[in-house]
Amino acid sequence: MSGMENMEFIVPLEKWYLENKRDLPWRNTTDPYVIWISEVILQQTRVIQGLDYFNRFMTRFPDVASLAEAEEDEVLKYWQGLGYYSRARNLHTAARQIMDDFGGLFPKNYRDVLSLKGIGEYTAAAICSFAYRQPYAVVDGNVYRVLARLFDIDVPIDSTPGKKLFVKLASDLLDKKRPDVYNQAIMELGALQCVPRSPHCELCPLSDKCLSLISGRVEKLPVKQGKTVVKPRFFNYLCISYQGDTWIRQRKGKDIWENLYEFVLIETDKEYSFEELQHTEEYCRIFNGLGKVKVTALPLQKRHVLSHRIINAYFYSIEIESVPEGLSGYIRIPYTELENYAVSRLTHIYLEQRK
DNA sequence: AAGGCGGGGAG
DNA sequence: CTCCCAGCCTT
Repeated sequence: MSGMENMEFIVPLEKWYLENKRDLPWRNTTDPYVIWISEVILQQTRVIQGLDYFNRFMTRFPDVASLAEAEEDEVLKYWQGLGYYSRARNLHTAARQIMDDFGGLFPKNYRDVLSLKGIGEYTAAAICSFAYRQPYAVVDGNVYRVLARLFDIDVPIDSTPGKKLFVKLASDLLDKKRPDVYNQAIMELGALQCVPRSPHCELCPLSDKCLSLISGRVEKLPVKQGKTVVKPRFFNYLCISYQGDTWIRQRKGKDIWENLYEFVLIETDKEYSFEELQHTEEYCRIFNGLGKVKVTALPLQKRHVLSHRIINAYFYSIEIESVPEGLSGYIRIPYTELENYAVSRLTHIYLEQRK
């Protein structure tokens, strides 16, 4: 698109936005730090789900320096329950990157912003347009949907050609004079008006220009080709008690819940009864030499459903009479101190029920 | 290009 | 149930 053809879309879109926008705490600021935190929290996360996290996070970490100086464990604690924990770890890494490489000042150059850990094309465009009014178009899930419908495009949004096409389209359509307002507007339209299912097109400010409304394919767009395969996993947790203490460990490796804490874990390839579990190599190694362990409660079983995993979890409360030898790598803490450690939602739910 | 990464809400 | 949310990183 060239010239001012895009005014046809910009005028009604921005007008609609100014009349319908939600009042959100990260709007009405141009502080790149505030915008950065809000954008990362909102990655793959609904506004309503991230609001409280944002407020708590900003109170504890009001600026880059405070975040950079904190321990990763504490940052994770503030992220507990929100999911996609790499966001919190990357946030922490990037804060230190800003201290080390940019003198503690949030970078203004798009390439520099993009170089920060955890900031991709979307978030870089959001920060640069909202904080500095630079003309970068955001392309998030909302924008894909609005543009696919507006121009009746069935190229899959999760394909390489699709991504290129939508970035080009979004950039052409962008209001270069007010990129901040425009970017907010098109995302808000996707969030409130051009919703995935059953949009009220008769109320849409762009309905008279929407090609998919004419073709009748609104509900079929956008097209996505990827299909997520949900794989089951089996986590057997041993909640061991000894003199009021228990054992936990920080998860390591590139796996779910990296760097969060959890009880003694034996993962199996299928469902195991407690009887079968006791005969596994792992179990015997942990309780080496300890004949007597007492299971004091019925095992709590929970199906923890995620977008790409089903965690079949079994929690066994176990009382012991002497300290097992096979718990190296685990730390021994009073049960009451568990709340100080960042744990997964699954573990948190168990702890709540246990009270 | 494809897979992994969380959790929750809407229909 | 299915879909998807102000995505990014790794392989």
